Amino acid sequence: MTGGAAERMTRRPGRMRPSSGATITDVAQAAGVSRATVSRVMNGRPTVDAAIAERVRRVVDELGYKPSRVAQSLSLGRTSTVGVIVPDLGNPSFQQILHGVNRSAAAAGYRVLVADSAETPDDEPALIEDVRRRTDAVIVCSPRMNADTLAALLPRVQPIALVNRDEPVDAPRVVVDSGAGVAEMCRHLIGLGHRRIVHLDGPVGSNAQAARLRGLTAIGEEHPEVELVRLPCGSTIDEGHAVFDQARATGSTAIIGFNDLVALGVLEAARDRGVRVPRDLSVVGFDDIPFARLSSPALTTMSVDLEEVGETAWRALEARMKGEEEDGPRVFAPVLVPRASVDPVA
Amino acid sequence: MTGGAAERMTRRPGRMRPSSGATITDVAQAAGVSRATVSRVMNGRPTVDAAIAERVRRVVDELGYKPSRVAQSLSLGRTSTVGVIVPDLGNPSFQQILHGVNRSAAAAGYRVLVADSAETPDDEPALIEDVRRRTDAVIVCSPRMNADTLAALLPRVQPIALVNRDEPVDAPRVVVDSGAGVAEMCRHLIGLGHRRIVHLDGPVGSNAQAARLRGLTAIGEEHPEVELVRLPCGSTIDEGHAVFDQARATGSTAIIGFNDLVALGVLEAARDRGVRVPRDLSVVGFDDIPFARLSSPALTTMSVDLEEVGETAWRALEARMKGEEEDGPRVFAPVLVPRASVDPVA
DNA sequence: CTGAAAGCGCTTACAG
DNA sequence: CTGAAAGCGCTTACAG
Repeated sequence: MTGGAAERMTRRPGRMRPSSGATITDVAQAAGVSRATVSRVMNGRPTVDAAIAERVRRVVDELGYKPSRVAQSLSLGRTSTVGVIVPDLGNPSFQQILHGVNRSAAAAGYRVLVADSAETPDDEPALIEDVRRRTDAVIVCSPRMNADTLAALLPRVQPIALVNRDEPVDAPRVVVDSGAGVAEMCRHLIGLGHRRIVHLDGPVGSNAQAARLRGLTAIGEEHPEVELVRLPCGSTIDEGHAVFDQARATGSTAIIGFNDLVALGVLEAARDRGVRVPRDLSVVGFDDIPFARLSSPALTTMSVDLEEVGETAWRALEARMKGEEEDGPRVFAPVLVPRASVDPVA
Repeated sequence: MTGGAAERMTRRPGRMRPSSGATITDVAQAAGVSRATVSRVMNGRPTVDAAIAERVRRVVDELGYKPSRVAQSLSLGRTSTVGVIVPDLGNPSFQQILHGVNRSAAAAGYRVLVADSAETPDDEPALIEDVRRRTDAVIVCSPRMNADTLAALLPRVQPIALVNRDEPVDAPRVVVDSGAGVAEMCRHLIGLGHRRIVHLDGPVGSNAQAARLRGLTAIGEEHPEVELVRLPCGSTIDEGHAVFDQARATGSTAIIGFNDLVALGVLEAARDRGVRVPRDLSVVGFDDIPFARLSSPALTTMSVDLEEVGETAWRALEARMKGEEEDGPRVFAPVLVPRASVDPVA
């Protein structure tokens, strides 16, 4: 008991607590008990005398006392907060994953701290470390940094879970099998008679992009009669829009966007140019974001439930925090959703 | 200096720090200096002897020491974290606002903690208080709780900024002028000859919905010759889809969705029913989410830059934290974006 | 059932 | 320039 409220007030400037700002010491003094007892009452320990507990609760109400989570975190050694780091908060795919993580983390009593690396791989390690220092664990979505950097980072930020990064590292992973997905999409298009298909590549170094390459290579071997073209593009509507003329110039009858955003950009560009989809050109995406079914024409795409991916990432992380053993990456196989943006080739 | 690392390890179970887990005490011991000196070096205070500082830095690197943000927060009395509370993380409008807040908060050295009230007004106050206790301040988007509850909550969670809630309370506010927006949209439709228009209402109790009512009332007085119908709906694609038949049954020539999601749901339902938009029916939305321009037909809507709303909310909150005075709510006037989903009435 | 004390990992006025 | 000490606001083994 080293100082009353007034004395404390003047000690440090710039306190950022609510104006009520009562501390456990204030409550203890007002109720005439020790801080330990207040703590016990606040935490519902049954060993407190009923009358005393009641008195403490009354004082708590009067003073509007709320325990400081920061102090609790320091004392307990955990924050009940988890970090989610994504390359771009403006990307609906990451928004869905975030939503899924938040839902399940909240159900488990955790809050979510978000961070956005703005698609800057060099900033990722420092960002992840910073977020990790404020939280009990982190979920990192689609990190763009290279394998060595990631490997060096991991031990510094455990526990960590990885989404869409499937190198065999010491961390639980949930991955969308993009390679199998793009292969299935190709088979669908080939089955409809397409013989020249252009794939709009995603961000360089992204895990999904590497997986696509593997899928495309497999299809190339499976179907030597089919010409698979690749074009550098990206992951946004605008990038899809910008690459349209180039894609068109390949003479392909079908365009596979790296994701739905890219495909939607392509659709928009096609409309601008008077190219009729799917009559003149088939266009497909990847992810099945909520708007894929609303585009004109409705977009054929590979569907993966990204909210569930987020929930799964949380569960994997939670298991890790409890010290449970891994049993390999959790793989989501995308499923084909045929809609109206694809026509057979005569 | 009360214990070495080994001793500490056994004191409490369940530490959630990275395995490196060095503390300032470990560094101080290894470098043969006091913790104060380590702290000074870490914080770049220029008063430390160069040789000593260098020695400390070397030890820091060797041990992989990173200061605990939790301990810093407790000591400094601030977390450099701001909370953002939204009714639904799955709603693109809130995602955009979140994105804007995150961008500007990050630039100012703050991290963002998100929370989702799952459109449950009763849970909002407790949620906001909880988030506030982990952060230095909060931004609350479109709170659904009633005015009295909000008024009672505010003093407990200062500093707080409000988005889309324009009661004159003691908190900086940034609001979208939905009333003026819907009025402008109505005038646009009326100018094109529409005489019976149905408005699909948003969530009961939402600020935007109340503002819409005021706008619709004003239009009703301005244009007694026009029939304005209202239908309870909501704020999601599915709710827009579900209310379509009812809206159609009103015999209106134009439907105003509470937001773009609702309007997109309406568009989808129209397609399902074989109703041609805009030929048979005009449909408009509100917000101009990124997908509004990509729908079929492209959606006429009222545009508001929600990322900028988020950025503005952050700046308003930042000003408040610095103790600056308010000069009234910051109002965003939505602007009409005519696209392809509206036709004149013959 | 209750309290004094130590501890969580930092920061910073204060004294040298 | 540097360190001992006090403090941030909690929790909990320990002793009574």
